[in-house]
Amino acid sequence: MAERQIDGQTTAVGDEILGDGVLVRRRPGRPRQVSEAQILAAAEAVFAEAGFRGATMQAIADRAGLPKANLHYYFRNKTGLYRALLAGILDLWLGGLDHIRPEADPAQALSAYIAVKMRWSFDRPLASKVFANELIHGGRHIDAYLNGKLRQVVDAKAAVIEGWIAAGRMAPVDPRHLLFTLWAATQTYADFGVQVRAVLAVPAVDGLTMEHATAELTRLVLRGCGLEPGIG
Amino acid sequence: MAERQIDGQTTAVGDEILGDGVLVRRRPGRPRQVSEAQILAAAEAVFAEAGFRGATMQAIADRAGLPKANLHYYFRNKTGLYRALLAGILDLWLGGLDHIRPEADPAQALSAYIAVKMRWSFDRPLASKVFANELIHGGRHIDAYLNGKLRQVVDAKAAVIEGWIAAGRMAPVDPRHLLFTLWAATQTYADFGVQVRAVLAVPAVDGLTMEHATAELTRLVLRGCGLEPGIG
DNA sequence: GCAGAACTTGACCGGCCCGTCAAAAACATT
DNA sequence: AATGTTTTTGACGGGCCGGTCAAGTTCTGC
Repeated sequence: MAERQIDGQTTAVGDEILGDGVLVRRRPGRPRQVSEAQILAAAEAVFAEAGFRGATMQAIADRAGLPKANLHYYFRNKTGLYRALLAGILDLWLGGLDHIRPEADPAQALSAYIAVKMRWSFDRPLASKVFANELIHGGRHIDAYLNGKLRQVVDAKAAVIEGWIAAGRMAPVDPRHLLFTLWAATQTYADFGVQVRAVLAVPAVDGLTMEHATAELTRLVLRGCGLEPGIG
Repeated sequence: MAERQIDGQTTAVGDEILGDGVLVRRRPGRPRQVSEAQILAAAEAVFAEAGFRGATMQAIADRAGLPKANLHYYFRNKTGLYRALLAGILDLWLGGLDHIRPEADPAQALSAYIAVKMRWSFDRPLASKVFANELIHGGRHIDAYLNGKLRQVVDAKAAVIEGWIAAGRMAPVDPRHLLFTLWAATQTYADFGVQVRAVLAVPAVDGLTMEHATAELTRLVLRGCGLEPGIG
């Protein structure tokens, strides 16, 4: 009998509890990985469409093509599944800021960052929506991330931008508010996609439109940072 | 017996049904107005915090200081209450675009619009969140607005901006994408307030911070539109 | 002050949803 | 093949939530 009972959940040998409903099973075998990926993909779609409370385990199970009870084998409960999903999204989200390095060219760095973020909005709109939804409702599940890693990374990148400004390589702007604007302007194409499609009167935003949007935003921001000629 | 039964809902003389759960009672007397305002204010807070499905009629009732059954006297059902709330928010939301007129000065018009939107984010963050939440989850309840009034107004305002550009009064930018950026950048201070507070490491965003944010965004956008000197 | 309308309210119900459980199936190891 | 472990699965229960109802109370016009 190698089973243990932790908080009423049957855990396998080597499993680990990461806290508050996040259960990650170790020693991944083939079926385990398949199921977890299936479940997380389904969860992303359902949480994005319906929000945390609106998402039902049954809907996620149906979408994943699994019986509901199976979800509770891999994830302690709905909160655990949700947090596991969020964790993956947060990793994704911080990526891209690497482009902002002291030795980089400001214009190229900002362009690259905008491009990455726009691509993310285009390729993973559901993930973006899950994250946005979490923030809107208070970010209770990602408090540690917001006041920990995120703040640290932003502090570091803000220092880099301030260095560029001090060196006269770009116009003086508050780096943090610049980032707020970049985040908002790029994510809006994912989170508020319906509004974008309605205004543009298109049934779906295609790749071409996305490139146009990226180019427009890049130009606006670069010029706003004094990195391109004025009226042209 | 002046009562009628419509879809099982007791309606008073002169009441009107606006469609799908939106019930508006006519001939408002004193207590009616008070209760409706109370309920809508409470609903705004609860829907903003918990999302549509996460909000419960009981929570709204508690917050309004009324018994739950009373809510169903003024609003047919949860959807009706939600839609009535949204309707008020949409009116609010389109206001401010009036600043964008052909004869106006582009720099002043854009500045004024940004200021209005920022003030709205600051004064009515809950309303902003309700709207954002609705968009994220597909905007099913405001489809008519998105593909109707919103698109029409944006078309008109886009034409104005294109007029400015044609007259060489500002740099060439796609007016619709400019609006997307403005909307996103201003609303982010309401919708993603937790993230802003975490990054800035402040417990709450005060008026001074808000003015700073407004100034920063205004400068970025004006310069981005070629309406201010480059590096300076 | 009276009659009818408007409003309030506690109690209740059916349905849905999270999470559990125990039995069965699949798998691994020897 | 045998034995112990991991994974799958249908059925179930307890709780919550939206919505109803009917009895009561307050308001309004005369």
